[in-house]
Amino acid sequence: MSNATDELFKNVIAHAKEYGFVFPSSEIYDGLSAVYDYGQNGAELKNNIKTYWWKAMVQMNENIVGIDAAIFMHPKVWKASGHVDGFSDPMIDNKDSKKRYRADQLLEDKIAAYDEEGKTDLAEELQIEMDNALKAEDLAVLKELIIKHEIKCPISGTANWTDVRQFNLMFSTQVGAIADEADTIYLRPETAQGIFVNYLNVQKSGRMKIPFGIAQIGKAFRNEVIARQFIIRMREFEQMEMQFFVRPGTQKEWFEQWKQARLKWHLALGTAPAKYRFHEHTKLAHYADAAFDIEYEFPFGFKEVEGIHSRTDFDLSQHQQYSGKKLQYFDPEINQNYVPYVIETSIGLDRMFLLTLINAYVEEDLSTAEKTDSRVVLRLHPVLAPIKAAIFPLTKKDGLPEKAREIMDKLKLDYNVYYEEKDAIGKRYRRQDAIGTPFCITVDHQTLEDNTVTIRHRDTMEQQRVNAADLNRIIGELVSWRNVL
RNA sequence: GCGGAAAUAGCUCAGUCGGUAGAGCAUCAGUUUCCCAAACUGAAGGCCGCGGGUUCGAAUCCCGUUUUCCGCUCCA
Repeated sequence: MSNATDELFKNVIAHAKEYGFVFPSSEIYDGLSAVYDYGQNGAELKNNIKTYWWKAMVQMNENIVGIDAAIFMHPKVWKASGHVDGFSDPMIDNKDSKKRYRADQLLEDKIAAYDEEGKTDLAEELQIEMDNALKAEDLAVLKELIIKHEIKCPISGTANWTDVRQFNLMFSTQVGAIADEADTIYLRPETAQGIFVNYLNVQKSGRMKIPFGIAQIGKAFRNEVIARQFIIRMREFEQMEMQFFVRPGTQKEWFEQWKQARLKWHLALGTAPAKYRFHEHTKLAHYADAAFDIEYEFPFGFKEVEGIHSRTDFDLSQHQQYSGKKLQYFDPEINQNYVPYVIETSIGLDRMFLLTLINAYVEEDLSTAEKTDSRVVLRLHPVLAPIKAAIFPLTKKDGLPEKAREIMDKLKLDYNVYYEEKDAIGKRYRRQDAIGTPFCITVDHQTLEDNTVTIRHRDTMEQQRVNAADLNRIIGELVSWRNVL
């Protein structure tokens, strides 16, 4: 990271806190690692991003419906999805090479080596000891075995190991008053499974015909070993995702279609196309047959914002197997029953929020020959701005405040608006620039005579005089979702 | 998790040799002005991240810890 971009990122974080967008969680108690709260302006911005996504995905597509599944799910869901096994491996680090290995993998390799050397009895003995230790989840014994059999790190060649630790990325808690192992449940590590387990409910009750999609916005939780870079990776985060169910064999074309549709959604907000790129996964997850990320160029490099994955029939097949319920679709067009294939689009809401903030943040030099001047302005798209318009009386006397409030009362039914009479008008404009308010409406002495006001535009700083009676319509057009959908 | 750096007012930061905690901006109240950071007067705001130690005395030195940032690592 260069100094300039480093500086920019720091400034954006400071700005986010100073102007009520993002606060560290429980800050008066020193904060909680990798957990953040959204402030008064952040909550508005985040809600607007959600609305934009929901409108674009659910309302604009008659074959996509939205649900809201619970965070708690039956423990077997995570068995079926592969999260229980895939997320809880015994890991060990070599202190010299700083490489991390699965402890059971190291032992398996050693057993294979013994077999090759013809030491079959040693191999057999180790296999039994390892199996017992894994079954008993005795991590100390696993380490003893690694030491006893002089297993060395293939990179550093040393046996300087840390203790064996269990890494489980899922948070667990208990259901019911009495803590019993059988009652252990997990906080969902992804929202997707809430859609898959409801596939049949939605398909039947909504009389959905393939191809169709189910969308959802919700929180997910991962106990990340390390979580950093502000809100890029949090332990509690929010996803907006849509699972699109298609006929097997058609997944490639739908995958391509959703890739383009999702990029279009991002670009409609006015972000420079050069800031975005696709990144293809070369190493695919166990469930996928194609995977692309949409990446945005953050100050610290290109980072994944959204994933578009072709998940095959993996999830529904797994749930079919574990639940014993048929999760199939009868396709009258080809007169066949099948488990649908799935294209997933999954966007990290918090990352989208940060992207939006960083992309909008501009430090402008307004210096003239006479004086140096500058401002910080959030060039948010008007549809996303936390506050759509601010209303200012030019002075706080001569009946201007009363007139301004009267105008504001007519606008606040439809838009989030803000009133302020303190400080000079220029200062009030700058304050709104800092939180991205696209329009400032100023009531002056002329307003009292002919009912006209000025609208000052955030980006150009230019003003236009309009009739106050037209404000609702004018603001409405400027902040309409039609401008992006 | 390993290594490095940092933590002082809402924000950005200063704080000398260890000797009673400071600035700019922001905030609040008032006066005045009125279309792009005006001025003036006043006020509020601090467990110097937290805990321990050394010392007559610690923001300052030492140890631990928490949080954040950077690099590595991890991210089905």
